[in-house]
Amino acid sequence: TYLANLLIDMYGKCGSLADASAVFGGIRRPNSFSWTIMMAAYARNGELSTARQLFDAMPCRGLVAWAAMVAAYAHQGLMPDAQDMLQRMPHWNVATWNAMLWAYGRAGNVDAATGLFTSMPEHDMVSWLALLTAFDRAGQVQEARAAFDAMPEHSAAACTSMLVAHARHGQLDKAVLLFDRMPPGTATMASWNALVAAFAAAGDLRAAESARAAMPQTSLDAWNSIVAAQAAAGQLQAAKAEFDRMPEHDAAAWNALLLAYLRSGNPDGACDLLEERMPVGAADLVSRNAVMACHCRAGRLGRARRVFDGMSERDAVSWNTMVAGYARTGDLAEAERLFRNMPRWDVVTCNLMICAYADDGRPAEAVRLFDTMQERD
RNA sequence: UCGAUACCUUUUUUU
Repeated sequence: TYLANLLIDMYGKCGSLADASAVFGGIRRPNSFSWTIMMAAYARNGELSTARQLFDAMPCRGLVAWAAMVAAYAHQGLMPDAQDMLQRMPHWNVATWNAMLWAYGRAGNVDAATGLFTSMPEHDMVSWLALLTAFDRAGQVQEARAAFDAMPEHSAAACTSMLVAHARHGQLDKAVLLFDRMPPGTATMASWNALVAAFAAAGDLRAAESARAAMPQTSLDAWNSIVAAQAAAGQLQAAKAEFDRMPEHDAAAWNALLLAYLRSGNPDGACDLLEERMPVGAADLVSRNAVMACHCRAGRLGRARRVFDGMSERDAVSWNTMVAGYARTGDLAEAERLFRNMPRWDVVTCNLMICAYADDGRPAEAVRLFDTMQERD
């Protein structure tokens, strides 16, 4: 059972739900770990209702199982459901509070986050980090820094997050200082990656490169951030050269290169890369979505649609991109058709359809959709 | 040291 549990966990974390549940089903006597791991696997992969069914079917539910279910709802932003589970839990612990804290922070609800933080009976390093992140997400760097300074101790994760926050707000000096002040040997790969990305995003490629070279191990992530920074600056040749120096290329690397073509005004190069030169399996959802968006912006709806139709899986961005493409070219009929056939609508979907109706001179439809949206909240 | 909450790289879609 021990080994089977490890296996379920592994499959769950890499998205192979079918394999995970096959292993789970093959266990003679699943223990409480097995149940919770399987449940978390469904939750992680967005199958919330299946997770809930499993939760309800569990022979006995420990604190971790309850906390995991709360976290699952909170992670999806389903705060009412999360609250409801909270009420029904026999006990609470820090992890439960932390899950709620992160959800508030992610939603940009600083007030709820700070309120919860102050009313929590105890805090651990994750709680502090969640608070810092909540401020950062809301664009409040100073408050984030105040939270950082108030922490009882500075974990590597906290330093990394604070570093990123400074860098995002153009405070490269503060970011670098933070890294330099970290006790020797405590910087994780994440910290190093963040440092390299900070230099690269600020345009200091020389510093980025030397930081990357100084890393204890080679990091594709750090390398990707350098390529991406050049791509974002529209430097196609430099990005390509950097890309070619890399020992290996993961999906993020290919996407960074794609971005270089797109940002340097070379959509055809991007398409060619995606459709002809990228190795099979290298392209992921982000790659296809990016190229689709590019076709749409250039008014080539047919080509965009071909990419869309050829996708084995589509996410909200894929659908939204396609709908937006039709709406922009004035083909509202097709946009509407897709809109109705979408598996799920999010805020972006509603916004773009409202705008589309408004632009098309159908304010009544726009208002109706807006009202529907309000009700669903 | 079998399970829940956290940090880094690629972010593409609406305003």
